[in-house]
Amino acid sequence: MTNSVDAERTQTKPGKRERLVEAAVRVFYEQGIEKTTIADIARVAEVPVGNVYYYFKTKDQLIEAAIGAHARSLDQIVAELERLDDPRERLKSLIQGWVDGRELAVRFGCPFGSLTAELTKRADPLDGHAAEVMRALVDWAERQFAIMGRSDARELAVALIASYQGISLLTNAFRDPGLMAAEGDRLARWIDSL
Amino acid sequence: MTNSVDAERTQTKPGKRERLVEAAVRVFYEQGIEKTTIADIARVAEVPVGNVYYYFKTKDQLIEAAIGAHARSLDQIVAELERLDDPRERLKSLIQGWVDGRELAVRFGCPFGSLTAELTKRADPLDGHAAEVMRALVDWAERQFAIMGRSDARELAVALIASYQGISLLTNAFRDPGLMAAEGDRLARWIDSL
DNA sequence: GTCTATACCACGATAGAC
DNA sequence: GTCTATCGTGGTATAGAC
Repeated sequence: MTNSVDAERTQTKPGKRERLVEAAVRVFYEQGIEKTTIADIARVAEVPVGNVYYYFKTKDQLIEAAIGAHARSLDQIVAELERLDDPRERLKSLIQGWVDGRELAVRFGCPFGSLTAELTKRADPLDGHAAEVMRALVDWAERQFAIMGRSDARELAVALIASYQGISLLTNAFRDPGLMAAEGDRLARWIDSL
Repeated sequence: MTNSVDAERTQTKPGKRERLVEAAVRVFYEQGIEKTTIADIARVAEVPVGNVYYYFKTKDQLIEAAIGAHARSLDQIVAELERLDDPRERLKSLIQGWVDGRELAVRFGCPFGSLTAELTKRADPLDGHAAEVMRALVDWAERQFAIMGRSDARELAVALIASYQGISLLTNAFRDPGLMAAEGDRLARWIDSL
């Protein structure tokens, strides 16, 4: 239940907070933020409802934690891509990852895009945090295009990420994974042509 | 209050139902579906809350009416574009319309895309109705590319609409109308190059 | 730290006077 | 056809026993 380190520090049971964040990420993605209740998240995390408030005082704090999890997730993906030498291969590998996840996109769209879209319709300043994560992705893509010697790297990076966000929405709306696959091929050919 | 025709037919005050639909479209767009209450719509439409239920028995019916309004709106846009002779000019005129509306995109994204995205996260079959409207737009774009002699017309149409949906999301997330303007220019050059 | 019970409020929807 | 008052439900968040 408690590992040796945590037991000595009189901390909470390890994993509980993490389970809540994981559950929040998943349920926000599948149901949307507004439709999910604290009880939904607690159930998926297998934590009693009332206990959630020990870890997160408000629903907004759970949203913020979910954004943080997406940021770490993106860091991991980028670190993996950086192991490739050629910027073209990096970008095409990123695209391949999108295509590989197309069945999820069919059901719920882009995990991070749908979250960002929902957050911009809120009053709280949480949408700014989501935008930062999105910006990190665009910045990374821009760097790859710059290495390729493109002076219009920023514009190309924005266009690439926009294409992914848009095709995620259409794939989701039309429930057709083939759209994502075809657009992935098209974008890969485009990268090679630059 | 009642015009001569309606008075004789013992109908409801003219415009009241229309005002409710208009208000629904606007408030759903600005706040998102889940966050808007019947009271919100009633207030904007300047109709007493309880009276809403005379026109629409459920919130879902208001959503359906809003989708219908978007469909009619799209029909109007397309009819306007059809007055141009060249398919390239039609597509570029469509794009110009998107760029002209960039300040709204900064605040709330694409009026119809954000609605569609939200509806796919619902249980009801309402998302299918939204998808039909989106499909009508893709179909129209496909026809233009086909007239241009492209055998890959469908793929190009999907890519075009996806780019718009995606750049709307980024324009909204980053609060930067310049993104939409730059992407509009890029897409116009792309159309000319085909 | 954990969990139950519950306060409190906002929303969708309805009843029924006018 | 219009409008007020209200019911029932379900949500966030808290109090306080363990």
